[in-house]
Amino acid sequence: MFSKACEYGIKASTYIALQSLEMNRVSLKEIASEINSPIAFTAKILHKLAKNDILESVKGPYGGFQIKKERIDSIKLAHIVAAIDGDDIYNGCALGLDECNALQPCPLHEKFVGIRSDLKKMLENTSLYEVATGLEVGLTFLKR
Amino acid sequence: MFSKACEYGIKASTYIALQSLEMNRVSLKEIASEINSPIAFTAKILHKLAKNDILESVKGPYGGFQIKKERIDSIKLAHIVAAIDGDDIYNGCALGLDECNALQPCPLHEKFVGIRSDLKKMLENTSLYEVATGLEVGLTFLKR
DNA sequence: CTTATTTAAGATAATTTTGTCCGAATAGCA
DNA sequence: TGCTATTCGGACAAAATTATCTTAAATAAG
Ligand code: SF4
Ligand code: SF4
Repeated sequence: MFSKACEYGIKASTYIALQSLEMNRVSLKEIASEINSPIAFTAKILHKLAKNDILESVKGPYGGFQIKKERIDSIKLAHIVAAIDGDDIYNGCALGLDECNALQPCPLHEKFVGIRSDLKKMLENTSLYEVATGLEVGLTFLKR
Repeated sequence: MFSKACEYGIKASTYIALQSLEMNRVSLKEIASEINSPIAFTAKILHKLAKNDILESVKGPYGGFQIKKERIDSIKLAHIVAAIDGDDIYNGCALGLDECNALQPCPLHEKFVGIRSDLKKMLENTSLYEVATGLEVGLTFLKR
């Protein structure tokens, strides 16, 4: 459904949010180990998210990544996905056709558009806060 | 959403079905040109579909691909997708986690499972006949 | 100011997906 | 039989994605 990069992005953001709620800044190393992802690859993804104003990075000793507490609820999964995978999900059609004539859609159009818009809505309505706090019970799931 | 191979597979099957309804057997060349796909790559995909009993291939002069008229309605998109992409869509979770504890699902589980099962249902309920005949008006869409 | 620590950035490598090429096998036809 | 059109099947190549390595830049602390 999403690219590997995007999955890491979501998991990492979730972990950072969880720690930021307790005022902990976390290092790249810690994040990668916590979500079981390749360190350097994760670095690029976090960098991208930082450039997209989704999280903040701090260099130097005691540096790392964090998210402003008050923003955790306004950051939606859709923002993360868009920053990493772009808007491919929203645009292309299921069959990968280049463009589409809305006046004479193929027989699948209605159905696909419905499902895709459900997904979109879900991503837009689900905040990082929701995901992070929703799993405080079984935190280990981020490792899988 | 689907792999490129899968997209070609759906488009090709649709075209073959459309022609088979009129008792025309179509060649690889014709198919590839009709759906705008790389010839050799398309060959592999069609071959795979043939091995999965989704379509029939005939070698030699006047050979090509076809689908038994009476089967066109019982072949569902799900069959094609499964033959090419396997069952990845149905198994993995949105976050790409290896396994999942249904007893203590992450906060996204309900939502994702719902959307995914909608997609699954749609693929299982949509037959090649439906797709092929549904677009007889604007056939050129397969080129895009 | 120096050093240790940590992210930034770019080059490089491995893997997967997508795409190409070519000889072999098959079938129709003269 | 021999010729030709076509799929089959495997080896090969290119492109995209994922992952690693190396060096630079920033910054906190002594
Ligand atoms: S009309 Fe059909 S081909 Fe076009 S965007 Fe919709 S589903 Fe895709
Ligand atoms: S519980 Fe969460 S992590 Fe597990 S399969 Fe469901 S969505 Fe994925």
